[in-house]
Amino acid sequence: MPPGSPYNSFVLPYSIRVDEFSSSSSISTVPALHMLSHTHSDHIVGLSAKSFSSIVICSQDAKEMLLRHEVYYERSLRDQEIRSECVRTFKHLKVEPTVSQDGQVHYQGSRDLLKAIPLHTPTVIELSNDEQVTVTLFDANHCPGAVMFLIEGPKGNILHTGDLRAESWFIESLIRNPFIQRYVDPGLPRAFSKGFKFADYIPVHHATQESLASIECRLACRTRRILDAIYLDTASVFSISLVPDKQAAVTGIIDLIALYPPTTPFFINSWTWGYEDILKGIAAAFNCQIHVDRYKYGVYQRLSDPFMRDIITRNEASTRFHACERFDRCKYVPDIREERSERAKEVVYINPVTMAGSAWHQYLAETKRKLEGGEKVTHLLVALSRHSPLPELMQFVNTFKPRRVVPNTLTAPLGGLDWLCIEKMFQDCIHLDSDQSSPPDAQLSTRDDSFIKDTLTDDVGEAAILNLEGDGAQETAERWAESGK
DNA sequence: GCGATCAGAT
DNA sequence: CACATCTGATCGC
Repeated sequence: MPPGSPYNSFVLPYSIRVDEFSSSSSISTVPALHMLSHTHSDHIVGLSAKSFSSIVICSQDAKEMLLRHEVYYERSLRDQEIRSECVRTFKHLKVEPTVSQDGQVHYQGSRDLLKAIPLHTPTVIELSNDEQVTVTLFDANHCPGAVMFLIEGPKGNILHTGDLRAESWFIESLIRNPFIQRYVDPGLPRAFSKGFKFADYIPVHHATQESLASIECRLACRTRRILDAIYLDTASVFSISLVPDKQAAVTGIIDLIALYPPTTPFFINSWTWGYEDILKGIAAAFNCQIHVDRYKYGVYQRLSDPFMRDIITRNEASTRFHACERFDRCKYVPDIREERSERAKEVVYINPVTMAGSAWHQYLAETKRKLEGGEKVTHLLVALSRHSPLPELMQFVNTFKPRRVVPNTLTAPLGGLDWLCIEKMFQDCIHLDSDQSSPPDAQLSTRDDSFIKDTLTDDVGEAAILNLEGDGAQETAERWAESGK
Protein backbone atom coordinates (compact mmCIF):
# COMPACT_ATOMS: atom_id res chain seq x y z
CA MET A 1 0.00 0.00 0.00
CA PRO A 2 2.32 2.65 -1.17
CA PRO A 3 3.24 5.36 -0.69
CA GLY A 4 4.72 5.65 2.75
CA SER A 5 4.50 2.07 3.99
CA PRO A 6 7.18 1.26 6.55
CA TYR A 7 9.77 -1.32 5.45
CA ASN A 8 8.61 -1.15 1.82
CA SER A 9 5.47 -3.06 2.83
CA PHE A 10 7.45 -6.03 4.21
CA VAL A 11 6.16 -7.77 7.34
CA LEU A 12 9.51 -7.93 9.13
CA PRO A 13 11.30 -10.07 10.07
CA TYR A 14 9.67 -12.28 7.46
CA SER A 15 10.34 -11.97 3.77
CA ILE A 16 6.64 -11.39 3.23
CA ARG A 17 5.27 -8.36 1.41
CA VAL A 18 1.66 -7.21 1.75
CA ASP A 19 -0.36 -5.10 -0.72
CA GLU A 20 2.59 -3.92 -2.78
CA PHE A 21 3.79 -5.74 -5.87
CA SER A 22 6.01 -3.36 -7.81
CA SER A 23 9.66 -4.34 -7.99
CA SER A 24 11.12 -1.05 -9.17
CA SER A 25 10.83 0.82 -5.89
CA SER A 26 14.48 0.35 -4.94
CA ILE A 27 14.00 -2.86 -2.99
CA SER A 28 16.94 -5.22 -3.09
CA THR A 29 15.24 -8.38 -1.82
CA VAL A 30 12.62 -10.29 -3.73
CA PRO A 31 9.87 -11.27 -1.27
CA ALA A 32 9.55 -14.96 -0.50
CA LEU A 33 5.79 -14.48 -0.40
CA HIS A 34 3.26 -11.87 -1.54
CA MET A 35 -0.05 -11.28 0.19
CA LEU A 36 -3.06 -9.20 -0.81
CA SER A 37 -5.45 -7.99 1.89
CA HIS A 38 -8.14 -6.61 -0.47
CA THR A 39 -8.59 -5.24 -3.97
CA HIS A 40 -8.94 -1.45 -3.55
CA SER A 41 -6.67 0.17 -6.09
CA ASP A 42 -4.06 1.55 -3.69
CA HIS A 43 -3.43 -2.01 -2.50
CA ILE A 44 -2.81 -3.63 -5.88
CA VAL A 45 -0.03 -1.38 -7.16
CA GLY A 46 2.28 -3.39 -9.40
CA LEU A 47 -0.04 -6.39 -9.76
CA SER A 48 -1.19 -5.29 -13.20
CA ALA A 49 2.35 -5.61 -14.58
CA LYS A 50 2.30 -8.37 -17.16
CA SER A 51 5.71 -9.45 -15.91
CA PHE A 52 4.38 -10.24 -12.43
CA SER A 53 4.61 -13.99 -11.93
CA SER A 54 4.73 -14.69 -8.19
CA ILE A 55 2.25 -16.48 -5.98
CA VAL A 56 -0.12 -14.18 -4.05
CA ILE A 57 -2.04 -15.24 -0.93
CA CYS A 58 -5.54 -13.73 -0.61
CA SER A 59 -9.14 -14.60 0.22
CA GLN A 60 -11.40 -16.39 -2.26
CA ASP A 61 -13.57 -13.28 -2.60
CA ALA A 62 -10.54 -11.06 -3.25
CA LYS A 63 -9.43 -13.52 -5.95
CA GLU A 64 -12.81 -13.35 -7.69
CA MET A 65 -12.89 -9.56 -7.45
CA LEU A 66 -9.37 -9.19 -8.79
CA LEU A 67 -9.88 -11.52 -11.74
CA ARG A 68 -13.09 -9.66 -12.68
CA HIS A 69 -11.60 -6.20 -12.09
CA GLU A 70 -12.38 -3.70 -14.89
CA VAL A 71 -11.30 -0.05 -14.81
CA TYR A 72 -14.02 2.54 -15.36
CA TYR A 73 -12.99 3.45 -18.91
CA GLU A 74 -13.15 -0.18 -20.06
CA ARG A 75 -16.45 -0.80 -18.27
CA SER A 76 -17.85 2.19 -20.09
CA LEU A 77 -16.69 0.99 -23.53
CA ARG A 78 -18.07 -2.49 -22.85
CA ASP A 79 -21.44 -1.16 -21.69
CA GLN A 80 -21.76 0.97 -24.83
CA GLU A 81 -20.90 -2.14 -26.83
CA ILE A 82 -17.89 -0.43 -28.33
CA ARG A 83 -15.98 -3.34 -26.82
CA SER A 84 -17.28 -6.79 -27.56
CA GLU A 85 -15.40 -8.36 -24.68
CA CYS A 86 -14.56 -7.24 -21.16
CA VAL A 87 -11.03 -5.97 -20.63
CA ARG A 88 -10.00 -7.41 -17.29
CA THR A 89 -6.94 -5.77 -15.76
CA PHE A 90 -5.63 -8.84 -13.96
CA LYS A 91 -6.48 -11.65 -16.35
CA HIS A 92 -2.77 -12.45 -16.72
CA LEU A 93 -2.82 -13.77 -13.14
CA LYS A 94 -4.91 -16.73 -14.21
CA VAL A 95 -4.39 -18.39 -17.59
CA GLU A 96 -6.24 -21.65 -18.24
CA PRO A 97 -4.47 -24.55 -19.94
CA THR A 98 -5.45 -24.89 -23.60
CA VAL A 99 -7.06 -27.99 -25.09
CA SER A 100 -6.17 -28.84 -28.68
CA GLN A 101 -8.62 -30.48 -31.12
CA ASP A 102 -7.38 -33.98 -30.29
CA GLY A 103 -8.34 -33.35 -26.68
CA GLN A 104 -4.81 -32.96 -25.42
CA VAL A 105 -4.30 -30.46 -22.59
CA HIS A 106 -1.44 -28.00 -22.95
CA TYR A 107 -0.16 -26.43 -19.75
CA GLN A 108 2.43 -24.20 -21.41
CA GLY A 109 1.84 -20.63 -20.27
CA SER A 110 -1.04 -21.60 -17.99
CA ARG A 111 -0.99 -20.25 -14.47
CA ASP A 112 -3.12 -19.53 -11.41
CA LEU A 113 -1.07 -17.16 -9.26
CA LEU A 114 -3.77 -16.17 -6.76
CA LYS A 115 -3.77 -18.75 -3.98
CA ALA A 116 -7.03 -18.34 -2.10
CA ILE A 117 -7.09 -19.48 1.52
CA PRO A 118 -10.42 -19.91 3.33
CA LEU A 119 -11.04 -17.86 6.50
CA HIS A 120 -10.17 -19.32 9.93
CA THR A 121 -8.06 -22.06 8.35
CA PRO A 122 -4.43 -22.16 9.54
CA THR A 123 -2.36 -22.95 6.46
CA VAL A 124 1.33 -23.85 6.41
CA ILE A 125 3.27 -22.01 3.74
CA GLU A 126 6.93 -22.51 2.76
CA LEU A 127 8.92 -19.29 2.62
CA SER A 128 12.16 -21.11 1.86
CA ASN A 129 13.64 -24.58 2.26
CA ASP A 130 14.17 -24.17 5.99
CA GLU A 131 11.46 -21.70 6.88
CA GLN A 132 7.71 -22.06 7.01
CA VAL A 133 4.94 -19.98 8.50
CA THR A 134 1.32 -20.66 9.36
CA VAL A 135 -1.07 -18.10 7.87
CA THR A 136 -4.67 -17.63 9.03
CA LEU A 137 -7.16 -15.23 7.43
CA PHE A 138 -9.85 -13.24 9.26
CA ASP A 139 -12.48 -10.96 7.77
CA ALA A 140 -11.44 -7.32 8.25
CA ASN A 141 -14.92 -5.70 7.99
CA HIS A 142 -13.61 -3.25 5.38
CA CYS A 143 -15.01 -4.41 2.03
CA PRO A 144 -15.88 -7.73 0.37
CA GLY A 145 -12.86 -10.02 0.38
CA ALA A 146 -10.87 -7.84 2.80
CA VAL A 147 -8.93 -9.88 5.35
CA MET A 148 -6.42 -9.65 8.19
CA PHE A 149 -3.44 -12.02 8.16
CA LEU A 150 -2.21 -13.84 11.26
CA ILE A 151 1.34 -14.96 10.50
CA GLU A 152 2.86 -17.45 12.95
CA GLY A 153 6.38 -18.79 12.67
CA PRO A 154 9.79 -19.21 14.27
CA LYS A 155 10.62 -15.54 13.89
CA GLY A 156 7.52 -14.35 15.66
CA ASN A 157 3.75 -14.04 15.51
CA ILE A 158 2.36 -11.06 13.65
CA LEU A 159 -1.12 -9.78 12.87
CA HIS A 160 -1.40 -7.66 9.72
CA THR A 161 -4.80 -5.96 9.64
CA GLY A 162 -4.83 -4.73 6.05
CA ASP A 163 -7.59 -2.10 6.05
CA LEU A 164 -9.86 -2.54 9.04
CA ARG A 165 -13.10 -1.42 10.67
CA ALA A 166 -12.87 -2.74 14.23
CA GLU A 167 -16.31 -1.91 15.60
CA SER A 168 -17.03 -3.25 19.08
CA TRP A 169 -18.98 -6.28 17.81
CA PHE A 170 -16.02 -7.06 15.55
CA ILE A 171 -13.57 -7.06 18.47
CA GLU A 172 -15.93 -9.18 20.54
CA SER A 173 -16.19 -11.71 17.73
CA LEU A 174 -12.38 -11.92 17.51
CA ILE A 175 -12.14 -12.48 21.26
CA ARG A 176 -14.44 -15.47 20.81
CA ASN A 177 -12.65 -16.76 17.71
CA PRO A 178 -10.59 -19.84 18.62
CA PHE A 179 -8.13 -19.18 15.80
CA ILE A 180 -6.89 -15.97 17.42
CA GLN A 181 -8.18 -16.27 21.00
CA ARG A 182 -4.83 -17.27 22.47
CA TYR A 183 -3.42 -13.86 21.52
CA VAL A 184 -6.07 -11.93 23.44
CA ASP A 185 -4.71 -10.22 26.51
CA PRO A 186 -6.24 -11.64 29.70
CA GLY A 187 -5.01 -8.83 31.94
CA LEU A 188 -6.60 -5.73 33.35
CA PRO A 189 -6.87 -2.62 31.20
CA ARG A 190 -3.98 -0.20 31.42
CA ALA A 191 -4.88 1.98 28.51
CA PHE A 192 -7.07 4.95 29.25
CA SER A 193 -5.75 5.07 32.79
CA LYS A 194 -3.93 8.19 31.80
CA GLY A 195 -4.07 10.50 28.85
CA PHE A 196 -6.76 9.05 26.66
CA LYS A 197 -10.21 9.04 28.22
CA PHE A 198 -13.08 8.64 25.85
CA ALA A 199 -16.29 9.08 27.76
CA ASP A 200 -18.29 6.67 25.65
CA TYR A 201 -15.58 4.08 25.62
CA ILE A 202 -16.73 0.65 26.68
CA PRO A 203 -14.08 -1.90 27.65
CA VAL A 204 -15.56 -5.21 26.67
CA HIS A 205 -13.17 -8.01 27.25
CA HIS A 206 -10.97 -7.75 30.29
CA ALA A 207 -11.00 -10.32 33.02
CA THR A 208 -11.48 -9.15 36.56
CA GLN A 209 -8.76 -9.48 39.19
CA GLU A 210 -10.72 -12.31 40.78
CA SER A 211 -11.08 -14.32 37.61
CA LEU A 212 -7.40 -13.85 36.85
CA ALA A 213 -6.62 -15.49 40.15
CA SER A 214 -8.70 -18.50 39.29
CA ILE A 215 -7.06 -21.77 38.37
CA GLU A 216 -8.66 -21.82 34.95
CA CYS A 217 -7.17 -18.52 34.10
CA ARG A 218 -3.68 -19.41 35.28
CA LEU A 219 -3.84 -22.55 33.19
CA ALA A 220 -5.02 -20.54 30.23
CA CYS A 221 -2.13 -18.14 30.67
CA ARG A 222 0.35 -20.92 30.00
CA THR A 223 -0.83 -21.19 26.48
CA ARG A 224 -1.45 -17.51 26.02
CA ARG A 225 0.67 -16.19 23.19
CA ILE A 226 1.75 -12.64 22.55
CA LEU A 227 1.71 -10.92 19.19
CA ASP A 228 5.17 -9.60 18.40
CA ALA A 229 3.62 -6.93 16.23
CA ILE A 230 0.36 -5.65 14.87
CA TYR A 231 0.68 -4.03 11.47
CA LEU A 232 -2.23 -1.64 11.84
CA ASP A 233 -4.56 0.19 9.44
CA THR A 234 -3.66 3.77 10.30
CA ALA A 235 -5.68 5.48 7.55
CA SER A 236 -7.87 7.21 10.16
CA VAL A 237 -5.57 7.08 13.19
CA PHE A 238 -5.65 10.86 13.55
CA SER A 239 -9.44 10.97 13.77
CA ILE A 240 -10.20 11.05 17.46
CA SER A 241 -14.00 11.11 17.34
CA LEU A 242 -16.12 8.08 17.89
CA VAL A 243 -17.93 7.22 14.68
CA PRO A 244 -21.26 5.37 14.47
CA ASP A 245 -21.02 1.65 13.96
CA LYS A 246 -22.23 0.48 10.57
CA GLN A 247 -25.54 -0.70 12.00
CA ALA A 248 -26.29 2.78 13.40
CA ALA A 249 -25.40 4.32 10.05
CA VAL A 250 -27.68 1.93 8.17
CA THR A 251 -30.69 2.23 10.50
CA GLY A 252 -30.27 6.01 10.42
CA ILE A 253 -30.45 6.25 6.64
CA ILE A 254 -33.35 3.79 6.56
CA ASP A 255 -35.29 6.02 9.00
CA LEU A 256 -34.76 8.99 6.67
CA ILE A 257 -35.73 7.08 3.52
CA ALA A 258 -38.94 5.99 5.25
CA LEU A 259 -39.99 9.65 5.50
CA TYR A 260 -40.18 10.02 1.70
CA PRO A 261 -43.17 8.99 -0.43
CA PRO A 262 -42.97 5.26 -1.23
CA THR A 263 -42.38 6.03 -4.90
CA THR A 264 -39.32 8.28 -4.51
CA PRO A 265 -36.35 6.95 -6.50
CA PHE A 266 -32.96 6.82 -4.70
CA PHE A 267 -29.45 6.73 -6.10
CA ILE A 268 -26.93 5.21 -3.67
CA ASN A 269 -23.41 6.36 -4.50
CA SER A 270 -21.48 3.11 -3.88
CA TRP A 271 -18.44 4.63 -5.49
CA THR A 272 -16.11 1.91 -4.22
CA TRP A 273 -16.37 -1.55 -2.62
CA GLY A 274 -17.27 -1.45 1.06
CA TYR A 275 -20.74 0.12 1.20
CA GLU A 276 -22.63 -3.18 0.87
CA ASP A 277 -24.15 -2.87 4.35
CA ILE A 278 -26.13 0.14 3.13
CA LEU A 279 -27.47 -1.82 0.15
CA LYS A 280 -28.34 -4.83 2.28
CA GLY A 281 -29.99 -2.74 4.99
CA ILE A 282 -32.18 -0.88 2.50
CA ALA A 283 -33.13 -4.07 0.67
CA ALA A 284 -34.15 -5.73 3.92
CA ALA A 285 -36.03 -2.73 5.34
CA PHE A 286 -38.02 -2.03 2.17
CA ASN A 287 -38.25 -5.66 1.06
CA CYS A 288 -36.90 -5.01 -2.41
CA GLN A 289 -33.82 -5.45 -4.54
CA ILE A 290 -31.16 -2.89 -5.53
CA HIS A 291 -30.45 -2.17 -9.18
CA VAL A 292 -26.72 -2.46 -9.96
CA ASP A 293 -24.71 -2.18 -13.18
CA ARG A 294 -23.33 -5.08 -15.22
CA TYR A 295 -19.91 -4.94 -13.59
CA LYS A 296 -21.05 -4.85 -9.96
CA TYR A 297 -23.66 -7.53 -10.66
CA GLY A 298 -21.02 -9.85 -12.11
CA VAL A 299 -18.76 -9.40 -9.11
CA TYR A 300 -21.44 -9.64 -6.41
CA GLN A 301 -22.90 -12.77 -7.99
CA ARG A 302 -19.58 -14.52 -7.49
CA LEU A 303 -18.92 -13.51 -3.89
CA SER A 304 -19.49 -15.76 -0.90
CA ASP A 305 -22.18 -13.53 0.67
CA PRO A 306 -25.50 -15.19 -0.25
CA PHE A 307 -27.63 -12.29 0.97
CA MET A 308 -25.69 -9.88 -1.22
CA ARG A 309 -26.29 -12.13 -4.22
CA ASP A 310 -30.02 -12.10 -3.57
CA ILE A 311 -30.58 -8.37 -3.12
CA ILE A 312 -29.14 -7.21 -6.44
CA THR A 313 -30.95 -7.01 -9.77
CA ARG A 314 -30.15 -5.95 -13.32
CA ASN A 315 -33.79 -4.97 -13.88
CA GLU A 316 -33.75 -1.20 -13.47
CA ALA A 317 -37.55 -0.94 -13.63
CA SER A 318 -38.10 -3.39 -10.77
CA THR A 319 -36.98 -1.16 -7.88
CA ARG A 320 -36.69 2.49 -6.83
CA PHE A 321 -33.24 1.90 -5.28
CA HIS A 322 -30.29 2.19 -7.67
CA ALA A 323 -26.57 1.65 -7.21
CA CYS A 324 -25.64 1.63 -10.88
CA GLU A 325 -22.55 3.25 -12.49
CA ARG A 326 -21.89 6.60 -10.87
CA PHE A 327 -21.17 8.36 -14.15
CA ASP A 328 -23.64 6.37 -16.23
CA ARG A 329 -26.79 6.12 -14.19
CA CYS A 330 -29.88 4.39 -15.54
CA LYS A 331 -32.89 6.38 -16.76
CA TYR A 332 -34.73 6.08 -13.44
CA VAL A 333 -32.14 8.11 -11.50
CA PRO A 334 -30.87 10.83 -13.88
CA ASP A 335 -28.39 13.43 -12.62
CA ILE A 336 -30.15 16.77 -12.04
CA ARG A 337 -27.02 18.57 -13.28
CA GLU A 338 -27.36 16.90 -16.67
CA GLU A 339 -31.10 16.62 -17.09
CA ARG A 340 -33.76 19.01 -15.82
CA SER A 341 -36.72 16.67 -16.24
CA GLU A 342 -39.49 16.20 -13.66
CA ARG A 343 -38.13 12.75 -12.99
CA ALA A 344 -34.63 14.10 -12.29
CA LYS A 345 -36.05 16.52 -9.73
CA GLU A 346 -37.49 13.63 -7.72
CA VAL A 347 -34.28 11.63 -7.42
CA VAL A 348 -32.72 11.53 -3.94
CA TYR A 349 -28.98 11.05 -3.82
CA ILE A 350 -27.42 9.08 -0.92
CA ASN A 351 -23.73 9.59 -0.24
CA PRO A 352 -21.59 7.72 2.29
CA VAL A 353 -19.39 9.98 4.42
CA THR A 354 -17.20 9.78 7.48
CA MET A 355 -18.92 11.59 10.32
CA ALA A 356 -18.62 11.59 14.12
CA GLY A 357 -21.40 9.90 16.05
CA SER A 358 -22.62 13.14 17.62
CA ALA A 359 -22.74 14.88 14.24
CA TRP A 360 -24.64 11.92 12.81
CA HIS A 361 -27.33 12.16 15.46
CA GLN A 362 -27.64 15.91 14.90
CA TYR A 363 -27.81 15.39 11.16
CA LEU A 364 -30.52 12.73 11.50
CA ALA A 365 -32.63 14.92 13.80
CA GLU A 366 -32.23 17.99 11.61
CA THR A 367 -32.99 16.15 8.37
CA LYS A 368 -35.99 14.44 9.92
CA ARG A 369 -37.28 17.85 11.03
CA LYS A 370 -36.88 19.23 7.49
CA LEU A 371 -38.63 16.28 5.86
CA GLU A 372 -41.52 16.26 8.32
CA GLY A 373 -41.87 20.00 7.76
CA GLY A 374 -42.34 19.37 4.06
CA GLU A 375 -38.93 20.72 3.05
CA LYS A 376 -37.40 19.22 -0.09
CA VAL A 377 -34.19 17.28 0.63
CA THR A 378 -32.55 15.74 -2.45
CA HIS A 379 -29.16 14.83 -0.94
CA LEU A 380 -28.78 12.52 2.03
CA LEU A 381 -25.62 11.50 3.87
CA VAL A 382 -24.92 8.18 5.56
CA ALA A 383 -22.19 8.07 8.19
CA LEU A 384 -20.59 4.77 7.25
CA SER A 385 -16.83 4.57 7.81
CA ARG A 386 -14.70 1.80 6.35
CA HIS A 387 -11.70 2.56 8.56
CA SER A 388 -11.47 2.61 12.34
CA PRO A 389 -10.75 5.96 13.99
CA LEU A 390 -8.33 6.16 16.91
CA PRO A 391 -10.72 5.06 19.70
CA GLU A 392 -11.54 1.84 17.86
CA LEU A 393 -7.89 1.25 16.96
CA MET A 394 -6.85 1.66 20.60
CA GLN A 395 -9.50 -0.78 21.73
CA PHE A 396 -8.38 -3.21 19.03
CA VAL A 397 -4.68 -3.01 19.94
CA ASN A 398 -5.51 -3.09 23.66
CA THR A 399 -7.35 -6.34 23.08
CA PHE A 400 -4.08 -8.05 22.17
CA LYS A 401 -1.40 -5.96 23.89
CA PRO A 402 1.18 -6.74 21.21
CA ARG A 403 4.87 -5.96 21.62
CA ARG A 404 4.84 -3.42 18.83
CA VAL A 405 2.47 -1.48 16.63
CA VAL A 406 3.58 -0.75 13.08
CA PRO A 407 1.49 1.69 11.01
CA ASN A 408 0.50 0.30 7.60
CA THR A 409 0.76 3.74 6.06
CA LEU A 410 2.63 6.94 6.84
CA THR A 411 2.50 10.40 5.34
CA ALA A 412 5.84 10.80 3.60
CA PRO A 413 6.29 14.58 4.04
CA LEU A 414 6.11 14.20 7.83
CA GLY A 415 9.43 12.34 7.76
CA GLY A 416 8.46 9.82 10.42
CA LEU A 417 6.85 12.31 12.80
CA ASP A 418 3.57 10.49 12.44
CA TRP A 419 5.25 7.19 13.28
CA LEU A 420 6.55 8.57 16.56
CA CYS A 421 3.17 10.08 17.26
CA ILE A 422 1.42 6.75 16.62
CA GLU A 423 3.89 4.99 18.91
CA LYS A 424 2.91 7.36 21.70
CA MET A 425 -0.79 6.93 21.03
CA PHE A 426 -0.52 3.20 21.59
CA GLN A 427 2.09 3.12 24.33
CA ASP A 428 -0.48 2.07 26.90
CA CYS A 429 -1.92 -0.60 24.61
CA ILE A 430 1.26 -2.61 24.14
CA HIS A 431 2.64 -5.47 26.21
CA LEU A 432 4.04 -4.67 29.67
CA ASP A 433 7.34 -6.44 28.98
CA SER A 434 7.95 -4.47 25.82
CA ASP A 435 10.70 -1.90 25.83
CA GLN A 436 9.40 1.60 25.84
CA SER A 437 11.54 2.22 22.84
CA SER A 438 10.89 5.93 22.75
CA PRO A 439 12.63 8.25 25.18
CA PRO A 440 10.57 9.19 28.22
CA ASP A 441 8.97 12.52 27.65
CA ALA A 442 6.10 14.71 28.67
CA GLN A 443 4.48 14.98 25.30
CA LEU A 444 1.41 12.86 25.47
CA SER A 445 1.33 10.88 28.65
CA THR A 446 1.14 13.78 31.06
CA ARG A 447 -1.45 15.74 29.14
CA ASP A 448 -5.15 15.29 29.49
CA ASP A 449 -7.46 14.38 26.66
CA SER A 450 -8.57 17.94 26.06
CA PHE A 451 -5.04 18.67 24.90
CA ILE A 452 -5.16 15.68 22.60
CA LYS A 453 -8.55 16.64 21.23
CA ASP A 454 -7.30 20.16 20.60
CA THR A 455 -4.12 18.93 19.02
CA LEU A 456 -5.09 15.98 16.90
CA THR A 457 -7.50 16.99 14.22
CA ASP A 458 -8.52 15.04 11.17
CA ASP A 459 -5.74 16.77 9.31
CA VAL A 460 -2.71 14.51 9.43
CA GLY A 461 -0.44 17.52 9.05
CA GLU A 462 -1.62 18.72 12.42
CA ALA A 463 0.14 15.78 14.00
CA ALA A 464 3.32 17.74 13.63
CA ILE A 465 2.02 20.10 16.29
CA LEU A 466 2.98 17.52 18.87
CA ASN A 467 6.33 19.29 19.27
CA LEU A 468 8.22 16.10 18.63
CA GLU A 469 11.83 16.37 17.60
CA GLY A 470 12.35 15.43 13.96
CA ASP A 471 15.52 13.43 14.52
CA GLY A 472 13.79 11.63 17.36
CA ALA A 473 11.35 10.26 14.87
CA GLN A 474 14.16 9.27 12.55
CA GLU A 475 15.95 7.55 15.42
CA THR A 476 12.81 5.68 16.36
CA ALA A 477 12.28 4.54 12.81
CA GLU A 478 15.84 3.25 12.58
CA ARG A 479 15.65 1.49 15.94
CA TRP A 480 12.46 -0.23 14.95
CA ALA A 481 13.84 -1.20 11.59
CA GLU A 482 16.75 -2.79 13.40
CA SER A 483 14.73 -4.61 16.05
CA GLY A 484 12.57 -5.99 13.27
CA LYS A 485 15.43 -8.08 11.88
C1' DG B 1 5.82 3.03 -28.70
C1' DC B 2 3.97 1.14 -24.98
C1' DG B 3 3.36 0.00 -20.21
C1' DA B 4 4.46 1.41 -15.64
C1' DT B 5 4.74 4.94 -12.29
C1' DC B 6 3.74 9.48 -10.27
C1' DA B 7 1.46 13.94 -9.19
C1' DG B 8 -2.65 16.20 -8.80
C1' DA B 9 -7.58 16.88 -8.51
C1' DT B 10 -12.08 15.23 -7.30
C1' DC C 1 -18.20 14.07 0.56
C1' DA C 2 -14.29 10.31 0.01
C1' DC C 3 -8.04 8.32 1.53
C1' DA C 4 -10.03 5.43 -3.47
C1' DT C 5 -9.99 6.57 -8.23
C1' DC C 6 -9.19 8.72 -12.56
C1' DT C 7 -6.44 11.58 -15.48
C1' DG C 8 -2.60 13.22 -17.78
C1' DA C 9 2.39 13.89 -17.44
C1' DT C 10 6.67 11.63 -17.05
C1' DC C 11 9.81 7.83 -16.87
C1' DG C 12 12.06 3.89 -18.84
C1' DC C 13 12.74 -0.39 -21.45
